[in-house]
Amino acid sequence: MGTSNAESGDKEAAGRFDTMIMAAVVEEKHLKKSSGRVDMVSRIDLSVKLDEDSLGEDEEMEISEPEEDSRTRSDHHMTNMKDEEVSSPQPKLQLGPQQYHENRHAFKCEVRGCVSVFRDRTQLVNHSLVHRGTSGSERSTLEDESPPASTAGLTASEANQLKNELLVSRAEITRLVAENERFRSMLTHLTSEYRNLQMHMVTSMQRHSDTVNYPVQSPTAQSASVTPASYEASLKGSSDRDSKHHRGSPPKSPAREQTSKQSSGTHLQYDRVQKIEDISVGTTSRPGSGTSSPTRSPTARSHPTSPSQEADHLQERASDQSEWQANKIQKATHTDVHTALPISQIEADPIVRKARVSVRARSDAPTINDGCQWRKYGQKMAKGNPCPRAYYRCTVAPGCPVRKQVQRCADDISILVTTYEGTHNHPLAPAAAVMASTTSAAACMLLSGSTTSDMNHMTTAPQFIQLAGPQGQNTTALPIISASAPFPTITLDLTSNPTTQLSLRLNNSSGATPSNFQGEAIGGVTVAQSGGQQVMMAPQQPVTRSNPIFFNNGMTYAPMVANCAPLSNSGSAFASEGASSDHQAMQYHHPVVNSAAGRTYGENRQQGTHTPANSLASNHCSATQSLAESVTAATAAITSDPSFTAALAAAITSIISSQNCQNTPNKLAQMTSNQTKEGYQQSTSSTPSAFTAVGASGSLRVEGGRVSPSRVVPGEAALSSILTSALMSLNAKDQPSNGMVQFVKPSASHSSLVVADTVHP
DNA sequence: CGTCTTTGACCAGCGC
DNA sequence: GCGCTGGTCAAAGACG
Repeated sequence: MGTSNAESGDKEAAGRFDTMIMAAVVEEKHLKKSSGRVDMVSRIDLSVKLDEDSLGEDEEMEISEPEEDSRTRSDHHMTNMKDEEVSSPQPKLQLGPQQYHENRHAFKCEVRGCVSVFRDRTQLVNHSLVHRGTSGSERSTLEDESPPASTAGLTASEANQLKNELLVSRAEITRLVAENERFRSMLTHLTSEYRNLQMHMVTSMQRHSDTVNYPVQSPTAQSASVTPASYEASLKGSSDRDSKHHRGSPPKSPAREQTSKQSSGTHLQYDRVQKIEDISVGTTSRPGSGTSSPTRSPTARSHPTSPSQEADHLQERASDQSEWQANKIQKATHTDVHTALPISQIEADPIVRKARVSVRARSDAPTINDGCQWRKYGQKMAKGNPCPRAYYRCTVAPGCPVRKQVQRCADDISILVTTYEGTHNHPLAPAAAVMASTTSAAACMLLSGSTTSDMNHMTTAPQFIQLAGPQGQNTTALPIISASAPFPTITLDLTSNPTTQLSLRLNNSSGATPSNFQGEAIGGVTVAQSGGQQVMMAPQQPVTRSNPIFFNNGMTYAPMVANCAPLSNSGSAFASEGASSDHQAMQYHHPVVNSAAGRTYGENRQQGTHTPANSLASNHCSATQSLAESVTAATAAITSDPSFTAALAAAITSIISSQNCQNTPNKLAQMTSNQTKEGYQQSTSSTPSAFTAVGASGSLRVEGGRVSPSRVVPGEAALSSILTSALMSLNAKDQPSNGMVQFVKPSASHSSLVVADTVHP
């Protein structure tokens, strides 16, 4: 109604508002179209002296009145400056605020001595004329105190208007601030919930992928890794994925483009994986990095159209940073898109993919034999090391994301540092599975933080000081976790002096042929003291070709079981192997990394040759003791020796106590279970039981090649994996193990199991 | 001739 | 923005 007038009044009065004296003019404009309420006097001018600072709340409220009142008043405000300037010389009644009180439908004159109340504006106007004519002094007094609005260049109505607007603005600002605060808290809440949800989802995906797709699994299990729903979902818009993927990719050279086209078919699965991830995770590209996230197109993020969408949008933006990190990991995971990547755990498990396990081992060979088939795809001179770093890719299955880097130690070139990254997406031979499970366990320990916590203990543990061994200057018995590395890396040093380690060795050597090994083997485990530590070893068991990978710091490792000459189809879960007692030192300092794995995997490209030693060793693969007895003896040894038991319990307890990651254990437990199930399901001849280690808060039971945590906790699961790995090395049916199994370093101060290759005297 | 290794180039991330 | 570095690619060469 009076909006335009008010606006024009604002403009004109803008420069005059600095005065503390405000004039309020109540005007009764003669409205031509009005009902003719004001006929005789077209306007009532009320000069008001208002000290802004002293303006009471009541007055403010009174000014910014209820609607009806405002409307009534707005009738007075109908006049603007122009109107006033051109106003007729009609007399004005200027009253102070106290002189004129408008109470809804009543107007009360508050001029001193006057208590008239009017219900009609006309009456009021008439009355004002009376005052104007009779109380000039009053007015003059008022005007002295309050200069006429005209003199200030600001009409009272304008001032009042401005005042109202100011107050309204203040109220609005206050409201907006409160609203902003509310939105902020809402955003925080949503962000928090989003993160929780994201973590939950990642965890779920990990569980799912681990359940269906752990490395050691049957093709059936692998195919089962793609649920119908996910597969169907992935099928939808897979073409979109393709286009998006390539659209977002950085420009490629023609040759690379051709390569991409050629491999586009094989990209399908990979793209499906990406699609699933995008659907479930809702990943977004990193702000400002157009090419860093090839999977996101600029149009991928739609503008929110509803409040809920907007909220989602906000939270999406809020979590961009974290998502970008995830994208980075995903990108690393998907870097190799030249071959199809079956939907696997790797795709959905960026954390595990991200973690790296570095193994230090002494070797003269270019690489250690870990049972896998590798193809070298690059070599670089790394900073700070004169020895080049070689990059290998697992070629057991096309699209396997596992990489490894091999580089010799700058300080001691006899030490080979192999860094594994990723998890195989294909079934693995026992030999490779052992390494895979071990690295996975190490990664788990790394990610769970148990190793980190353990390190504190380990660093003060005398045993570990000893473990540093003669090569201690170059090695450490501790898992080295690199915090500065872009990827969390755990380094497992296998170069320590074996004589300081306690090894539990479950050997299955016998003179029996493989075919009859199963039933005739006799087990034997002795417990000896070595350097103040207990060494459990199987007597009279020559170490054949042990190319053990020693995880002195918490990871147990059974070496390349595939290296042993394959036994016949004995069905035995436990391969036997002779042992050469003289090889001990050599085993440690010169682990035979080249193995006969090629026998099993004839197509292995990057695998060592079957050395004469290995051949000789394979000839010694004879079982002399049953696993059952070995296990029994081991159990007896564990339980009979209080200190050992205590140490083992302490170690397990320490592991179990490290429950930093609640989900990883399930994963490991599952993977352990899967490993055992899939990889060794034929090992039905396993002895009934092995040993049970009871910790303070949980127990692990190793039975017949299966480690089944009674209660899944992170450390326990890791331990489970470790023990399973060890058993696997025994159980390798057609790739007899060297019989090296356990390596439990008794240490009450840390949680690590120490893998050691026991030297037979 | 096929497979694998070598090696220079390329790319992306990161720090300054 | 630039340079460094790590990681990867792919052509070319080596090898069996």
